[in-house]
Amino acid sequence: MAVLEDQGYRTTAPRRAIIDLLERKEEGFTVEEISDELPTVGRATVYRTIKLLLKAGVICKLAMMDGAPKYSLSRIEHHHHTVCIRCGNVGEFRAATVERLLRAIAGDIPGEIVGHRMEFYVTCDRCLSGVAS
Amino acid sequence: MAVLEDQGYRTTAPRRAIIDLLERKEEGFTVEEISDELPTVGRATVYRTIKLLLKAGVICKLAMMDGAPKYSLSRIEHHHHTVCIRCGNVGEFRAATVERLLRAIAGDIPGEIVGHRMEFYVTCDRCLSGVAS
DNA sequence: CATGTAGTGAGATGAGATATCAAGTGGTGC
DNA sequence: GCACCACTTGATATCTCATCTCACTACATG
Repeated sequence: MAVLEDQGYRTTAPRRAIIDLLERKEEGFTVEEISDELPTVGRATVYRTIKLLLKAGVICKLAMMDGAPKYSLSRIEHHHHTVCIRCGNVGEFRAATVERLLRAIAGDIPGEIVGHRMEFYVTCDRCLSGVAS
Repeated sequence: MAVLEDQGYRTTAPRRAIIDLLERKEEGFTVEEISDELPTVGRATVYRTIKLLLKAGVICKLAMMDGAPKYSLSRIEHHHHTVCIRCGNVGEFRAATVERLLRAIAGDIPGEIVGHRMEFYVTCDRCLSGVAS
């Protein structure tokens, strides 16, 4: 919330409601979910707020295996995601290996790297161990 | 083309046209481009054929930085992409480092990895060296 | 408390992709 | 060769997701 204030945005009821809700979401979320759970807030406002939070780095956007967009709170500074293709839960991880790799790859690639995207699709432990298919 | 036949799909004129066109594309393409360049082929058919080729592994889908989908021929078996955010050109690369990383990461991640997505956004050499902004 | 402005919600609109369905074809059996 | 039938196709309608529009609201400030 403070993040938005710091960037000169107002603290409004809809924004507070959205952020409160997001903070209670462990597992990543879609815009539709948020909009459904906050029927008093207009869809447009949800999209607008999500976009602000994205720009502020509070949340990050990722893609499901089929490309459908999903979001998750950024708890760790620079991280990547695992998405369970079964239950849809999103995990965050920060493998030192990844960072080393990124630096190594920078040399192999012609041009100047300005960003990257990296997601792992998994069947999570919970889904592996039993929960009925 | 043979790939489709092998999977029991018919060899039809529209499909041939699409595949011929794709083979001439160096730099990745969007569905819209293909559809525009083949006005005699229906949009739906383009989507259908693209989907078939995707399933057959002939082409692969990637996402621009903003999430817009783009496709490219798979020339190398297992590879990743670089996308120039300036001109949109798509490059393929196969860094051994990446494969080693993937194996290393498999251990760090809870659950079973079933797939991944990895794209690098760059400003390509051509764009860096001069072409007017 | 009055004012200017950022923010909001409802609905229209736009883009991208898919579904529908009658009409058209490829390729197999003959 | 030819006829047949399931697979394909194209035009169009439709769906979904996201953004735009615009009159209205409410925040923060003086």
